[in-house]
Amino acid sequence: MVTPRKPPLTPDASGFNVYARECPARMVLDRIGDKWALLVLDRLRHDAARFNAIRRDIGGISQKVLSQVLKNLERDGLVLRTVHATVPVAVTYSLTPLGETLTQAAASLIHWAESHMAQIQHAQRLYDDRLAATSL
Amino acid sequence: MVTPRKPPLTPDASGFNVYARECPARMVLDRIGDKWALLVLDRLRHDAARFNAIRRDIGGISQKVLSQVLKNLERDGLVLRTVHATVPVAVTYSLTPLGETLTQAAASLIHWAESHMAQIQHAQRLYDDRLAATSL
DNA sequence: TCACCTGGTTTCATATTGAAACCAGGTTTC
DNA sequence: GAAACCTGGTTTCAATATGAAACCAGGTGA
Repeated sequence: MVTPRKPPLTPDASGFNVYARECPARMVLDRIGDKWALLVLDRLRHDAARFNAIRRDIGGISQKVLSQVLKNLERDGLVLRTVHATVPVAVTYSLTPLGETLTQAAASLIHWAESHMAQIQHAQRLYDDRLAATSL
Repeated sequence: MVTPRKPPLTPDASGFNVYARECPARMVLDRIGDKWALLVLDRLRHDAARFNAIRRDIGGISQKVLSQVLKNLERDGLVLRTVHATVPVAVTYSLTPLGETLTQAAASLIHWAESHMAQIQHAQRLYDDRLAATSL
């Protein structure tokens, strides 16, 4: 039986609860429940990449934010930062085994947006038209 | 065969690409790739709820942010706002069929944080210790 | 030498957030 | 019947986060 969770949610078996603001799990959610982090995780899903390659692939991400996101993901053990002892040095980022356990969910979320755009845009038009109508 | 996607990512079959900053799909990701939106979607997964009930269940969310998130989700067609013609009026929020297609992915992400906390905290300790060691 | 890569950090102006106050109703308590 | 407390929000304002750009040390190639 799949455990049904009805909020206010009971904690996880190990006692963690994202619904509680002070819970460590919530703090992790603060970092992974973020568009940039999700895009980075998805970008690393198939191959490791260098800092500037990631930056070029993810349109609109700034160096500062990418740097912060990568540091956070590294600290949480999701991403591995490797400095290659070449000349000149190259820095690559890759997923850890732990990070790989998250990418499926991350990719699903990202992918969902792309595959449901028709319905979303339809809803947006209805909403905007209805709003314009009521304000007249 | 699962289509492997190697970034810089080719657009979706319908032409949408979250990796492109100006793509409508990216703008949707801006809204759903957000911890508050994910928590709200998860909260509504099992039953509809009133504004203040959602607010109480999601620790730390402000009225302002909840109001904004719900408006965005409603405009994108994920959440339905219903004003019940009772006295006094009650306002409930529930998932639309479109919203239900997203909740599995949202729940997976949220749930992941809770169920992997031991490994995450272990990684954090390693990272922090290593950082403290190098700065000495 | 000049220009341009690498992987970042710093600066600063602007946009977002969060806490709190406020609001118009309605209800319950005493 | 008035004080206090629900409802579902909006407004205000200070603090925080973000983004664009400059800057940096080091290396490469022309």
